[in-house]
Amino acid sequence: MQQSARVLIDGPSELVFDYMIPTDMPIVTGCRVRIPLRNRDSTGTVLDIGPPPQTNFTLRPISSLIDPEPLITPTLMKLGKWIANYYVAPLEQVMRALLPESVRQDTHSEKTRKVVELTAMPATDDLEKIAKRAPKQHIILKLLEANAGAMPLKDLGGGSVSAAVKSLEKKGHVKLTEEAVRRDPDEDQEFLESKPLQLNSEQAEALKQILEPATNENGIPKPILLHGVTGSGKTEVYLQAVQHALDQGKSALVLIPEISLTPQTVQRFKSRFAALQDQVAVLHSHLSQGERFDEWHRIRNGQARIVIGARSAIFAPLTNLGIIIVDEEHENTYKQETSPRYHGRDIAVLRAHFEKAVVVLGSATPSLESFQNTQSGKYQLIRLTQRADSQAMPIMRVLDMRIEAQKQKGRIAILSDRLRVSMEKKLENGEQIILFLNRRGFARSLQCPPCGHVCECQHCAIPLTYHRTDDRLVCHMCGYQSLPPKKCPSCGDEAIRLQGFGTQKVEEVIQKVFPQARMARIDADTMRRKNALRDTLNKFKAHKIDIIIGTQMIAKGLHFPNVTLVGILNADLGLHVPDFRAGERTFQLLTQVAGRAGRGELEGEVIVQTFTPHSPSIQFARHHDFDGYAEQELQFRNQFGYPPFAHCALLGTRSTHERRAEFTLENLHKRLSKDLPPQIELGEPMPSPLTRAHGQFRYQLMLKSTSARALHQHVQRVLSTTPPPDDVTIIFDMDALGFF
DNA sequence: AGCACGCCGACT
DNA sequence: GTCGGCGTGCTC
Repeated sequence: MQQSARVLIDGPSELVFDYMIPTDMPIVTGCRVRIPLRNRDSTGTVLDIGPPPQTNFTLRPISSLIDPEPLITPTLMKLGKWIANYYVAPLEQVMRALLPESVRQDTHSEKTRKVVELTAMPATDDLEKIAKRAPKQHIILKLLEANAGAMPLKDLGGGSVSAAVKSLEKKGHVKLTEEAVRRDPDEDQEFLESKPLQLNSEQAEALKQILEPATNENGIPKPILLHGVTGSGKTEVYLQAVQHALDQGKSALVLIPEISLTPQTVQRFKSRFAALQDQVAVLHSHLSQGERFDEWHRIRNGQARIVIGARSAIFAPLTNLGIIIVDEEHENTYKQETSPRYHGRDIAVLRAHFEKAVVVLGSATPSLESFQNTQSGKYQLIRLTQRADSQAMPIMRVLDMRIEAQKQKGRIAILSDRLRVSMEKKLENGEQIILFLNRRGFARSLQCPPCGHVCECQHCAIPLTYHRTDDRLVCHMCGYQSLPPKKCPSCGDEAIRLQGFGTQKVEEVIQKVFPQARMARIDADTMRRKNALRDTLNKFKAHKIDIIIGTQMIAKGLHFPNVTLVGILNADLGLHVPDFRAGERTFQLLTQVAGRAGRGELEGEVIVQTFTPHSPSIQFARHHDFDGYAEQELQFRNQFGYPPFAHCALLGTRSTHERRAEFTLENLHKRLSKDLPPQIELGEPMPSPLTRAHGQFRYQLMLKSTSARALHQHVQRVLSTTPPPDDVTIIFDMDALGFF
């Protein structure tokens, strides 16, 4: 019986049709094909192959195969279907995420260059004749002779010598050929091979467990959570685990949160495997289309067996995968913010499962999702509790800014006396300082400076968000609304107000206090220029800068031995955002930022300024107590039914017409509440805290469910039967991490 | 009656 | 996405 193929047609409409497979066409799942569609030609991806379905019309045949090898491996196909289903995204969109655009449309091809090859050196007397009559040809022949008989045309002088080369070719002395050249994103850098470091006993034990992981009954390794304190040498463990996979003839995939912010990690990998340099491929958003094309094909054809990349590299077409590493697994950048809104870490775990590969999730501050999975026995927990250089953890001081606010009556307290004095001392010693500042969020909460009280929702235990347009406090989980209090409900003070200040303001103040200090600001505004971050960090490393003031960007894995003081100016800002993960983020941030202090010979000091010094996130971070933190936070999550004990999703609408965005969401809400599965808790529609971003009005509602399947199935059913009006877009964000 | 235009649904 | 069917409405 002849087989037929289910083909996903390219284009924005989600078209899936069956076609007959011509008998001599070697089609497998994941192939890209040309097919007839009505009276024209189109392209598509083969999703499935099987016996033709019963239809009352005859299937048309596939016209031709686009690529000889399927671009999408069977595992990736499986992964794609899972993603489309789970994240409620059109398969077509998922396929786009799976293949880089330059690979998908075969518009790009290998870059080639012309090479001149010496075929026959003229006899000595001929050569003399040439030297006299055609000196250019003579030079070319001599150059070729000196360079092993072959040189790129460009190195001989490019276009200006083409006439000379042509005439040499005619005479039969040389041959012109084309050679593929790799577009290497790191062409300008040289990597010196680094030798494996001696592991301490904890690291050695961790490596041993990664190499011999516990497996389930199907022989599938249990995912591993590697919890290692900042500076404990996780990267060295990764490097040796990857080496081991290579030794076994397998390939390795390393995900890192954001390449542009962590060039050091890429450098370490490239250096360690410098001897096999062509086997390391790098994938990230800063590659040109051509570079991405080359890296992708080097991976697909097996040349590159180690892939380092950001989130989307989880779809790298490696075969025979031995290990997947997700560095800084708690990072939010692993969540894709456009459809399909997948989580790179979760997909890594799934892909490892499909490929029977080991997956290592590493972090100094694991996400509670991953940690809970170790508690329930789904993951295996490995710990690194000591710094690799046996340095002590830095001392963390928590400063009560309520007292400071009273001292500086009326003015906004930015710099406490304690921090100022400490900064003076460090500057005198010629040591360096990092000042860390939480980005001022778009969602603003009310806090009382004298007592630190923050207005919260009783049902959800998250801060209420102030909406200026209608002067209301709104809960972004359940929709509860109230009027903003005139006086602090806790202490009765009238100074209760919106909190916050930005990096610019801080820079002004610090510059005034330390006019002689050299400082730089690192935030999204100042780092817009390409390489701006790298340049600033290099300057800091060379001690041409004394103080760096920055946002989250500087919390990442940077290593500066001369930094002895880290100041966290407003630890509260991140804490009082309307998000149940606010505490977790603050804990992570404090721990990560503190890890920047004292990584060299000098002892580090961390000063945390806060209006809520007793907040558990701050206290547990101060004592470097992840377990204590996780225990109390998990209890809170459990009590209010938040992840990891349930799945949270956001459903939103966007439109340039406010009424239509609102109406569409209300309509969806009505349809969702019908036949609502009992596991799902449906929130109320409300305006998004970013009410008008990009000229569009946004409305959203929250969904919670103890069953992921019930949630995505229910939403899928409602969305597929409720097409939105023309100028309204619907967004569904499964396992959402924040607002739209 | 003849034709231009635009909407809508089908496309395997 | 893109094509063609068909209804509407205007002109000859």
